Amino acid sequence: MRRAFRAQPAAASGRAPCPNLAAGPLRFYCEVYRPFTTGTQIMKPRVRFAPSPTGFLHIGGARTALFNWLFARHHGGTFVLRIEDTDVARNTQAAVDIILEGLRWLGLDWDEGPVTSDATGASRGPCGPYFQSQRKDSYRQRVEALLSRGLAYEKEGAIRFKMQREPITIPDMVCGDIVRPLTDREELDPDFVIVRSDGEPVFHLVNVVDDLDMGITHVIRGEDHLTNTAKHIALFRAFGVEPPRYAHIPLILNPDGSKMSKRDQGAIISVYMEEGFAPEAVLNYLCLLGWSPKDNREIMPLAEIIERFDLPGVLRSSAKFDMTKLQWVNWEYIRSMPNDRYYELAVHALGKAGINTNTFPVEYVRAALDTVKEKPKTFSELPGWCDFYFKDEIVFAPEAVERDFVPANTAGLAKLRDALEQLATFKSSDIEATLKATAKELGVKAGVLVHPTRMACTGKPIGPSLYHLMQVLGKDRTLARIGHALNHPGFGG
RNA sequence: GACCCUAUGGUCUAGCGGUUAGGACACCUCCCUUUCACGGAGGUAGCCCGGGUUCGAGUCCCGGUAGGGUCGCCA
Repeated sequence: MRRAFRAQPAAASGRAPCPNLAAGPLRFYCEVYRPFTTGTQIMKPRVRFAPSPTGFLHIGGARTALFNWLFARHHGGTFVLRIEDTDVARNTQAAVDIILEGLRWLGLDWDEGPVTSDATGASRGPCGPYFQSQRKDSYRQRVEALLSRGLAYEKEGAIRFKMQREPITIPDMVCGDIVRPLTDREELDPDFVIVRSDGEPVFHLVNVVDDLDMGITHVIRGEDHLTNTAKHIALFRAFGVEPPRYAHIPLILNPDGSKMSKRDQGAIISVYMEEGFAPEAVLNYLCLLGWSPKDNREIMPLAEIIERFDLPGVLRSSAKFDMTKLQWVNWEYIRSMPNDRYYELAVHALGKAGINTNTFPVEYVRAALDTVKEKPKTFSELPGWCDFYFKDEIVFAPEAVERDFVPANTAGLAKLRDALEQLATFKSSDIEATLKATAKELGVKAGVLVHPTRMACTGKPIGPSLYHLMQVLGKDRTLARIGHALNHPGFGG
């Protein structure tokens, strides 16, 4: 039983082989792995994102996916999604869904890979299954091949790979040629386990076999894999093929320079979905961490990023995550967003805050949202800027009440209310003229009336343009709110 | 402990032997103004340290230091 992994016959798996790989001989793979240097035919790159379903999509993982995706799109290649769900106990279908949802939210569509989170379900592309849990046959065959050729051996129930002792040069498209000698611990025993004693293959093995089976030409992944790449290169060579090209991208760190874990601010993609970030803004910001267009461009449409992104522009040093700048990018995206998309995201955000805009006329909702489009950094902030449009009972901000709802303002506010009542049309220009005329009659600056009026209408000391907000609110609602505020004890009864 | 990567304002970055070291976020000041903002005009702040190469070094080399990564029957 403990040898379950090897106990099954090494029968050919039933799945259809990749078109590039169908011919069979290992030698053929070499051409696949040298797409830009061999033959007369230029082969398009095939890259992959291979997350482990841990229950969240880490921002570093999302950026790795993004760089792979951009590379594929830039070169007209293929972006493959593969699920590394070898740890059955930990990986649930719900955890896979979180990955898929995150990638879809970001707009990182995959050309090959799962269609749903069901590991045994449908997939797209000729190199399936795209779940490692479904690829045991392939791993077993590869291990048998190594065993039969004396390149691996069994010890204490596990199968170990015979690692070379000489340093391995890792040709990296970002870092250059990296020479990786053995560490002192590895000097003692350079071999490593590729199949555990319980029969389960380990990461280094399955990762290499899958990349080989799927014809992956470029491995773009986090720098944390850099030194382990020597193992992978040795494995590829043991299988008789040249390894793919590698590009190790720098990690994303916390503002204090420590490693980001899922608990750190901004570390998981779901918070951006929940906090009302625009996915295109998150994507744009992520591009800027570890890649530079070199010409000071920052806010770029996706089409331009795809056109300009390439591995030579990837930086070698790790970057610290800066939520403030992300918020700025998001704000830039919101304010320049097409109105229809803005309305859609805004209505969604208001709904999440318990404000049902469906009970208001569409034109009213849009006019209200128009007045605050440049305000929020994220959509989750939006209700705070415009909820007064949609509530009958508004709550007065306490500190501002003390400042504005005072006896000294009573007569002025009442006078303004009366003046507004006389208006035949209730346009912002009329309202502004009326308020300023009233202020002049009272011999005060406009601000003296503006503050208590804003408070009466919105309950807040800050917000959109007062005159425009009153126009949107409409005459009846505006007068009612001012009248109601005048009853506040602060005005002296 | 060993090995690998990295090092420009607080942050993201441009620079690729000769620059008043550029841009963006953040911060500060002023102007504009119905609030908060936007916008406009300014400002504070940077080449980790030490050697070397060179007429000349942020830029090349070496050594430190610091940060990150790896050396698992985790992925």
